[in-house]
Order: sequence, then structure tokens, then C-alpha cells
Amino acid sequence: MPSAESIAMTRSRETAPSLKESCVQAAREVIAEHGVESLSMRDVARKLDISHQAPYRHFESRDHLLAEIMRRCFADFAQHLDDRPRTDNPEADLEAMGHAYLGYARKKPLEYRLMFGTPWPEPAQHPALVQHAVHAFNLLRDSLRAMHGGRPEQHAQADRQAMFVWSTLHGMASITQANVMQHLNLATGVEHALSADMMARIGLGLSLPESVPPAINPKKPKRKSRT
Amino acid sequence: MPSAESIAMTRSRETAPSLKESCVQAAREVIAEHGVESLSMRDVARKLDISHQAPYRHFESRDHLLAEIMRRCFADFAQHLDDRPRTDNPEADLEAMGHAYLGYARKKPLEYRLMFGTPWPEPAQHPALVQHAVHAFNLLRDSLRAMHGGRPEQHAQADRQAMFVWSTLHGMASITQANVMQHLNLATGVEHALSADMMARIGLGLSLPESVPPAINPKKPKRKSRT
DNA sequence: ACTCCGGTGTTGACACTGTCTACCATTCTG
DNA sequence: CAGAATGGTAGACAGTGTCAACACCGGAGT
Repeated sequence: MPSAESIAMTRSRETAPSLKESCVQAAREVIAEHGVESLSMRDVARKLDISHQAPYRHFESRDHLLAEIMRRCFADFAQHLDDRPRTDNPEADLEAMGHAYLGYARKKPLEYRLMFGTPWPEPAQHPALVQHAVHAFNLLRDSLRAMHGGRPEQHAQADRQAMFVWSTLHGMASITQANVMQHLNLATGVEHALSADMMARIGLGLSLPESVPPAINPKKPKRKSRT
Repeated sequence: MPSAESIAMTRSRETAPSLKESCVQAAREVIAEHGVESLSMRDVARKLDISHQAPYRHFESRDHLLAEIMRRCFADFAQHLDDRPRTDNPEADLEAMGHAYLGYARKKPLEYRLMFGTPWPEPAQHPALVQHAVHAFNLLRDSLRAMHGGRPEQHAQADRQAMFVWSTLHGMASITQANVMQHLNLATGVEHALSADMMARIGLGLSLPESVPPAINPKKPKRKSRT
């Protein structure tokens, strides 16, 4: 079948450098149309009018394709957080970060679900994905560290605060996206003002003093000398 | 009109729950061994040594089997919350509820993931599932309403608090289960004392007065306003 | 007693999926 | 120019959910 061959040749000539890119794009469209769980390699192949095996030349497996998309989502997400309106006031900055977080989850629900609602592939297999995710978290951590003037002795406190802020924001975003609130018969107005209320409560929760009294006291706090 | 009662009675009369029950049990084992996503109807059929179509006599589809398991998880979860140590002090009671929540997520991670980490099937198709989930939420709501003495004019406030508490607990549970914290290079001790720290911050966040100020810094974090 | 019938279990398809293998065409390289 | 490397193809294979047809079997109606 010479026609098929020539078609293949033409396609390979004009799209060879970007078929990997096209796969990612097609996969994102499939996800947007039918959800993550129904994404299949053969779907993206059909969408691009190529053989069902062609994507495997660029992605080791379906998980690797998914990981690449997730990685880009994290990059985009971090960019979005980084693009928040800047202030000199560290507390206002943190609030802007919170709004940016929730705004992203609201405006790009599919991406958010992909990053935070999909079971991750084996992290060891996809170090770039982990790296980008950690980078997004570090933006939050840095903002909180700035609230303490960047003093290293406060870094543990900043980490605790970061986990708290992230937990609450992520929990709220997940619950909102799960479309479950409509079944809870919440009092009128609660759902509408949820973001503002949550942000205010996060602000309250940040003001926990330094040390939480530990229930168990470790005998050896640190050993710094090594032989 | 056809009597739905008689139908239900004849159904209940037929005391042949064995295989349906066995399917649920086998499915739970498969989930426990290999995770939710790899649960297949044929797996449970093989496990019970029956034909691959037999489970379909009792469950319309894989989603319906999954929904039934999720429903039972919510019932179990609600029972677990309800079994928390009881106190007369409403604030201690809420704290016990929080510990029960996190304890369940820690001790039964698979069930927790199933309830809160798996994409839900179409809610309209599974009303019993929604009903049981809402019931679990109502336990939290009731505990918070009790903190206001059950006064109806405070129900909206209780709902806001419930959403906050749930968001933070759920967010923390999700993040903990995602095994992502080990990549964040948290300061030493943060991960270990996370639960206690989070509970303390939740306590702070509850003390938001009725109207919501946009400021992120609390002026006076007093716990008990007027009773 | 005979049939009929509905509930239950079985077998056999069908259309999917991810992924392995083998093959082919083009292009880069020694 | 030979040969490897690259990037595409088609054809399998073992899975999956689910539909359709068939088999058994106990009870209801006649």
C-alpha cells in the first residue's frame, strides 16, 4: 500500500519533532472531555490518526504519559502561585497565595484533580514529577518563612504552618470538587462564603505558639559528632 | 399500583444473601490486597470459584458493587466516630471526634481512600451511599452544634466550622496517605507531631466570630466567647 | 401431574484496554 | 556506502466489563 506509506512518510517529516508534544496535547483533550480514568493510549493514537503503538515511541507506558501531563500541571500550578499579586507585607502575601491556590482549583478543576485527586504513579519512576510538586509546595513554605523574617530557627514552625495551610486548602478544594456539599443541607450562605470563611480560619490557626508539648521526650535530641 | 412492599417482602423472605455477601467480602479482600483500582468483577468471581458472570446477578455493574462497599465503609466510619469516648464537655467531645477521624484514616487507610479518595460513581445512581456519607458528616455537625448549646441561630456558624474542621482533617489525611510528605524535606519532628499540631490549629480556627473579617491576623484569639 | 416461569449460575461472545514482538522506512553516522 | 539509530506500522496476547443465550431448579397455576 504505497499511499499509506507516503502518508506515513509525510506525517513523519512534518510532525516528527512534535509528535510527543501532540500526544500530550491530545491526551489533555481526552482528559478534558472524558476524565482521567478513561484516558487510553489508543485514544490519543486515534485522535492523532496514528497507529496504536506510535505513542509508545515517546512514552514508556500510559503512566509515563500521565506523569508527564501531571508534571506540566504542577509547573503551571506553581507558575500560577508565583504570579499572585505581590506585596511587601508577608501576611498579605500569604493570603494572596491562598486565594491563588483556591482560584486555581476553581478555574482548572480537571488539572487540580489530576494533580491532587488521582492516585500517583510510583514516585521513584517519575522523579521530575516529584520535583515539580515539591517546588510548588516550597512556594507556600517560603511565603510562610518570610512571615518569620526568614529566621532558620523558625523553619520548623513554618513547616507546621505550611502543612496546616495546605491541608485546609487542599481539603476544601477536594470537598468542593467532589460535588458533595449539595447533599449536606448546609445553612444558607455557608457554601457561598466558604472561601472567605476558610481563609479567615486559616489565619487564626497560624497563630499557634512555637512548641507543641511533646508527649514523649526523646533522650538523644541530636548527635552531631560522627567518627 | 404495584405494591412495592410486597416485592420487598418477598425479596427479604428469600434469605439467600450468601453469594451477594460473599461477593462483597471477596471484593474487600481484593481491594485490601491489590488496591481499589485493580478490583475487577472477574477477580471476585475467581476468588469465589464461580463463573465470571455470577456476580452480575447481584450487582448491576462494577460501580454498583463498589458503591455498596463504599456505603458499608461509611456506615463503619460513622460507627467509629460514634464510638468515640464520650464527655459532657462539648469541646473535649469535638477533640475526641477529631482524633477518631484521624485514627480511622490511619488505621484503615484503604477504607478511607475508598470513601474519600476514589472518584465517586454518579450520586443519583446510589442514593444509599449518599445517605450514609451525609450521616457521617452530620455527626461532626451535631458535635459542633452542641458547642453552641444547640441554638438554631448558631447553626450556620456550626456549619462553617464543620466545613473547616472537615477540610483540615480530610486534607491532612489525604496528604498523609499520599506518601508525599517524605519528599518535602520537612524539619525534624514536624511529621511526627503533625496530628497534635493540626488539632491545636483547628481549635484556634474554630474561634472565628460570626461575621467574617478579611484580615488574616487575629486580634484576640480567645476560645470561649459568651455562652 | 403437567407445564410454565422467574431467579440463579454458566458459557460464549464482543469490544475494549495496555503492552510485547516483529517488521519497515527514513535518516544520521562512521 | 554499510549499518545503526530513530520513529513509525501491524499483529498478537492476556486482561477487562458487559451483553446474550442457555441450563438448572423450585414453586405456582392449571
